[in-house]
Amino acid sequence: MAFTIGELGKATGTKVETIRYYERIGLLAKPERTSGNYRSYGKAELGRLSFIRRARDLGFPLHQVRALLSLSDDRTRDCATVDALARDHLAEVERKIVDLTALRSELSALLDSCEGGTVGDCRIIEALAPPATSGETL
Amino acid sequence: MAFTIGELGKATGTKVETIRYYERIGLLAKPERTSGNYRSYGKAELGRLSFIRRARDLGFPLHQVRALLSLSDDRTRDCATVDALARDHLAEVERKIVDLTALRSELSALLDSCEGGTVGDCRIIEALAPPATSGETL
DNA sequence: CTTGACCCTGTAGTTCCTACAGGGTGCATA
DNA sequence: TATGCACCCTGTAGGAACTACAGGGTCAAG
Repeated sequence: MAFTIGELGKATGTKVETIRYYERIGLLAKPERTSGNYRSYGKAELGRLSFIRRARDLGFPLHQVRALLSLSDDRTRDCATVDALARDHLAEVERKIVDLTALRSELSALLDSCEGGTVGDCRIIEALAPPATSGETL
Repeated sequence: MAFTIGELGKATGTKVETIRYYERIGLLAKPERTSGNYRSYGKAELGRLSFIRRARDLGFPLHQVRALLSLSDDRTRDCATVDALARDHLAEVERKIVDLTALRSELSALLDSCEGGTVGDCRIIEALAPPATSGETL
């Protein structure tokens, strides 16, 4: 029910130093301490750190992670504020899903051609290719 | 048909300094120069830089971006090498799609509850919550 | 009671940009 | 022709987000 920093790190795939860093910058609250001055964490911190790490893995910078966390931290916000914040992030999430889906297609196609024994043309760059500035004929 | 570094930056949403940085670390080849010593780029560089930026936005570190680019750069690789590399990245891409989809659901739910006029409980942390270590009962 | 795995605080290094400083290019326009 | 102004050049230094020690304390096992 209570973990050490090392256990929390293992459970979330985070280096111990990184957890202390997040505490230092205020992304994680200062945890309880044991009699021997060891940090002691519960399941709430496990969830929060897990969220942070996965959001980071998805390319969100820490200031955006902080904003996302504030959606659940700050129960005093009014609807309009929450709405605007969530809407922006939703748009970004959807954009990323589109890009990842294109990348997945291209990696799949590459694997399929490999299965046939030949390397085949790699169009992986085209998968995430030029910005969708409508109307260009490059 | 040929762009300056500033145009390339605008087209890909990249700062000029970042493009020069990518050149310095060998992620982009040294481009042609004009008579006035300006860098001159073509559409190949536009595609490549676009790919790099979007892969970065999706959370891939530069060494992985380099590996992905090598799939299309290195025409001498054998199938087994390409296969292993592509397979690893495909797994990671799929994992990210799962996470982003969960995050999208949670943000949508939050927006829906807002639309109803109430802030509603935010389960955004749960969306990307603890690692899927099967069998835990926290 | 000591040994090894873990924890503590600090600080310095790495990655990936980002922002000047100090100077040159190139095109419009007065 | 000159004189802006926006853009380019090569540095180098700063910032964000970690990551890796150094030097020392804690604790369960043997």
